[in-house]
Amino acid sequence: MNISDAAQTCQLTTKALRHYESVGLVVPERRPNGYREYGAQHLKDLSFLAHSRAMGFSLEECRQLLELYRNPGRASADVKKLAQQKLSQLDAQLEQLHMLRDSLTQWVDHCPGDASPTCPIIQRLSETDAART
Amino acid sequence: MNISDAAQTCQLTTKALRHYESVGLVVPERRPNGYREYGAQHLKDLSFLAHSRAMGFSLEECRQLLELYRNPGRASADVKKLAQQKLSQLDAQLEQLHMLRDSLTQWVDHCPGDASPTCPIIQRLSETDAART
DNA sequence: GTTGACCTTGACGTTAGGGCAGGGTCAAGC
DNA sequence: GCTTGACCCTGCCCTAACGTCAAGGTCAAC
Repeated sequence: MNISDAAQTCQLTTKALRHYESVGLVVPERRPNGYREYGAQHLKDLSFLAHSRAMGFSLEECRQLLELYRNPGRASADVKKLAQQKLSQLDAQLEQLHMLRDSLTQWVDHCPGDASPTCPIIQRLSETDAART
Repeated sequence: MNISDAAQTCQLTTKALRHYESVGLVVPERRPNGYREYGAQHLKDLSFLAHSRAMGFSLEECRQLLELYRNPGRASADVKKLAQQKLSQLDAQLEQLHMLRDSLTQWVDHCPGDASPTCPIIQRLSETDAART
């Protein structure tokens, strides 16, 4: 299967597929004319990759997941560990973003939003690091 | 004030300050020897920038905020608009991350985490796009 | 044989700087 | 006057995960 068909099948772009090959994640065969040839297993791997990416895993994390996926002798504990790591990252990121959102929401609520230049948002941003909400 | 002192004062790095100059955000004077000279206004601008960055605004967004900050004739409505845009982005991002976290949490909860290769996480990731939780 | 769709590689752009190399400047101590 | 160490300068390559051209080769159809 050619690259563009493979890409379409797996909901990815040709550029992504070439990128995955360049970093050694999914390396297709080559036909005599130099064209990439994606087989059934490549398509499965690529779908797995696409799903993993969609779940927020980085390519390096995907590499580890893919290894486990390919290895029938894997231990589910290893998979779980990776997923829990990702979960911790997500939680940390969520906490950070929640704080930002809460602050920003307050600031927006207190901003008149009219033609006057007085604005608590600008004031907060320009305050020298004292107690800032 | 020299670049490293300015950086320390504003909780930034010298590299960041040079970067901000290169993109025209905060451009210091130069002394005869070529050294950058940061004055009081530059320090205020840089602090404002640091705070804005910490609130999640991109450099381009910071550029707009900085313009408003510098302009005494600004309308608070303009500031509010930028903040609300950021808020929308944050909310969208939070929603996305929440969904990821919820799915991942479920998957992790159902993974035995032992030595067996059977793992719902791997299964979900390898499923062909049918109903996936 | 020509056209148009597809394929190839390669280089550059994105964000917001980090890190390093090579070299100039300055103030202090000898 | 000279050296030393801390500071400064510019410029280049690096990050993640591709997107976007650009120049050129391949293929199937007409």
